[in-house]
This record gives sequence, structure tokens and C-alpha cells, in this order.
Amino acid sequence: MESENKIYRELKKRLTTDTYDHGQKLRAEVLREEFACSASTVREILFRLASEGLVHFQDQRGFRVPELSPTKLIELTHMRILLESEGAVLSIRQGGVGWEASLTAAHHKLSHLEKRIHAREDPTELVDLWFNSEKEFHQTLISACGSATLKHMHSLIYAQFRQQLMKADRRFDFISNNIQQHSDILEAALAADEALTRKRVHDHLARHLTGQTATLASESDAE
Amino acid sequence: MESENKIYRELKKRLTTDTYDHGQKLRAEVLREEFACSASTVREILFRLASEGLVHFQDQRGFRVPELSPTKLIELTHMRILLESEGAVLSIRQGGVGWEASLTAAHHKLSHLEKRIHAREDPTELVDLWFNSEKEFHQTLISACGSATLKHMHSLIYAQFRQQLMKADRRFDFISNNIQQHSDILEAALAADEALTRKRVHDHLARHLTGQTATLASESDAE
DNA sequence: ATTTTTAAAATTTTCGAGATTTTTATCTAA
DNA sequence: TTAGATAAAAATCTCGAAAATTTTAAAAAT
Repeated sequence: MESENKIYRELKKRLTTDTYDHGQKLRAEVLREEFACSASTVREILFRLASEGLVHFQDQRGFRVPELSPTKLIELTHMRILLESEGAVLSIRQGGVGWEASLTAAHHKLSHLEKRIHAREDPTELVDLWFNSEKEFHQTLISACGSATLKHMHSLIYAQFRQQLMKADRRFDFISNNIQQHSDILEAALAADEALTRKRVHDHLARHLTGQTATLASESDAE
Repeated sequence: MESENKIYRELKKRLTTDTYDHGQKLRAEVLREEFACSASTVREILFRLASEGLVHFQDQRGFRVPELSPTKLIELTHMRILLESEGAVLSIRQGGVGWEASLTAAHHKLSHLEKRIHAREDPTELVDLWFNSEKEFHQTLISACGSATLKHMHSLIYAQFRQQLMKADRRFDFISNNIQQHSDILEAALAADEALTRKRVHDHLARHLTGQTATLASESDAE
């Protein structure tokens, strides 16, 4: 089972980076051979990934990488805004100095990386590092919310979001525009300004909502 | 695979009703025999339920019904408030007459059932019907939100919530207190009053946030 | 009496082959 | 040529048994 977990993590990593094409078939026999395990083991792992939304399963027709879907990306963005706003505000209330310190640290690492990327011609090599750093920043933001359930939901959503975005924008334009936004979020969070934190989390993610008239219900609400 | 789906649904039903005890072991061999299928099939289904949070899996130690956890119930309640408020407000904006009609219908069925239960000495037989009706009402409330992702998240949370609550309150006190609250939610939703709908969804679920109901308190004694 | 060791039983996990279904390729008829 | 039917190939799905691990029971030692 330890090896199964290893295979699971490797496959999850591939599915959320650039390894496979959207819609590509994931043939059990190929994976079985590559990972040197049985067909049932591969099947178990694929089912697990399927119920997390990272793999699409069809009865008698096997497993596929989910198709690219602008609608799905927008829905995932909505969920991220909802969960991260809520998680950030709860963290502000309950986090204390320890949380502020780790958020500052996460932002520092991310900021450093973003500057390195900005200075380069071809940022390709750093993109993977950036994604992990960005994930850590956003996870830290909600880490003191006090709800394992909220954090778990967020991790499910985040993985799918990343799977969609990774292919949707191959030029990684989204990276360089983020430097100021991440700082803004940090600033609002450290100032314990709940409404401003909500707004900045929203503004940060809102660019993925393009082309849709539907707005987030919580946008126009003052809490 | 069609039979697999059947087994999945049956097991899910058992896990969200009164069939199994919390913490009870789910032995593959027993289920295999009962459902007349192979061990791998049972295993697949249990993994699927595990990643939905309805079953607890431990490496080399099989599958168990999750333990009762007041903390978990509170977290699930928080998530329900968050998702249902958001979903209801979006439905108000986008639902139209069709949505209003189906919400009224769902409420009518639920209301009818609640009155029948209220008139009885022992509501045990109707509890299952009530749960399905209550679920339908709340699902209808968010059904026009336009986000399959939000609805899916909600269905995951709702199932876990029900699994926890089913055992936490064996006397079903929570049913009779709900009649007015469901009406209040319907009223606010039909009036398209977003803030009021949010408040009433919150008030409706808020009693699960205390962990102070008689049965919850009495439950937390045994070690 | 309590703890540690050892052995037996029970359970979980892996595996590859056979059965079923889908997909691809070929042939026939309009 | 196109459409439909038929056959061959490839893939998925189910299964029960073997291998690995945990749990239980019994025996030995402190």
C-alpha cells in the first residue's frame, strides 16, 4: 500500500502538471507496466482520482484525463473564492501570531520566486516550483480556519483548478500579474481587515471568471 | 458495472441511515458474500465511499464506519451554511419561475410529511422518508445556482452530515422544530430577499453548531 | 500476576487469467 | 461511394486464489 500511495502521488502530480493531454486515454495496461504492479492496483488508484475529479471514468470505457472546460474553470474559481475568503477570515480571527508568521514566510518564498521568474526570458523551468509555492501560500492563508473539512474541500478544488488552468494558459501570463496581488492579500490579512481580505482574494482570482455574466453571490454582500 | 453501481448505492444508503454502528468494521469478505461479488469489487466500492468521506480506510487494516465526531458535525454544518447560502442566493438570481415552482413543490411534500410525523407517537417509520424529502428540499434550494461543482460539493457534505446526525440524535427531535424554519426559508427565497434567505438558512442549521443538544451531550460520555 | 515470545488464525492486499464488452477492421449490399 | 453487418482485435471488468500483514490465542519468561 505504501507503493500504491507512491503511484497515486505520481499520477496526481502528472495530472496536475503538463504530462498528459486533456481527453487522453489512461490505459490500465500501460500504467500497469510502467509502475510494475497489477491491473487492479492501477484501477483502484484511478477510481480514487476519479472521485476527486482529476480523472474521468466511463463504464466499460476506462479512464481519461478530463476535457478542458472553461465553464468548469469558472465554477472552480467561484468555489476557490468562496472557500478561501471564508478560510482567510476565520484564520484572521483564530490564527494568532503563529499563523501570521507562516503566512509571511510563505509569501516571502513566493515573492522571491516570482521575482526570479519575472527576470527571465523563459520561465518554463520555474513554473512547477511557482505552482507549489502559490499553492502553499493559498493553503497557509486558510490554514488556521479551524476546519479540516474546509481545508480538504479546498484541496480538492485547488487540484482541479490547477489541472484546468495548466492547459488553459500555456504562456503563464497569469504569473507575472500576481506579484502585487499576493502582497495585497498578505497586507490585508496581517491588518486583520476581513472585508478587505475578502475583496482582495476575490480580485486576485476574478480574472479567471472572464466571459461570464454570472457573478458570485457573496460579492455584493457586506458581512 | 451496473451491479457495482447498485451495490454502491445500497452501501451508501446503509452508511447514511441507521444500519451500521459508528466505528464498525466493514469486512470485505462479509460484504462480498452478501452481495455475491468478488473481493475486488467490494474493495473498489469501499475506496470510492472512502474518498467521499463516508467510510474510513486504514492501510492494512481495512474499512470502518467513521467515528461519531461532534467537531466534524460542526464543520459539516459550517460548510452546509456556506454552500447553501451561496447556492440559494445564486438560484434566486438565476432560477426563474421554474425554480420557484419546484422549490414550492419540494416544500409542500416536506411540509406534508412533517405534519404526519408531528401527529404520531412513534415517527420511526417516517424518518427515512423525511430525510429524503429534507434532502430534496435543500438540493432544490440550490439547484438553479448554475454550478455543478457547487452542487457536487454540497452533495458530498450533505451525505457526511447526514451520516453524523443520524446517530447523534436518535430521538429525531430535530424534525419537529423544522417545520416553521423550512417555511421561512421558502418565504424568503420566493420573495427574492437574498440577505434574509442567507440569514434563515443560517438560523435553520445553526442549532447543529452548538453540540449541546441532549443527545449529543449524552453521546459524548462513553469511552 | 504481568510481560514477552511464539505460534495459529483471520484479514487484507496483490496478482494474473478468463469472461465480457467495446473498438477497430473487413466485407457485403444498396 | 456509402451504409450496415460481420468478424477480428483490443480493452475493460470480474473473479478466486496466493502472498503479505495484522490480529488473536497460547506458551514461556520475568
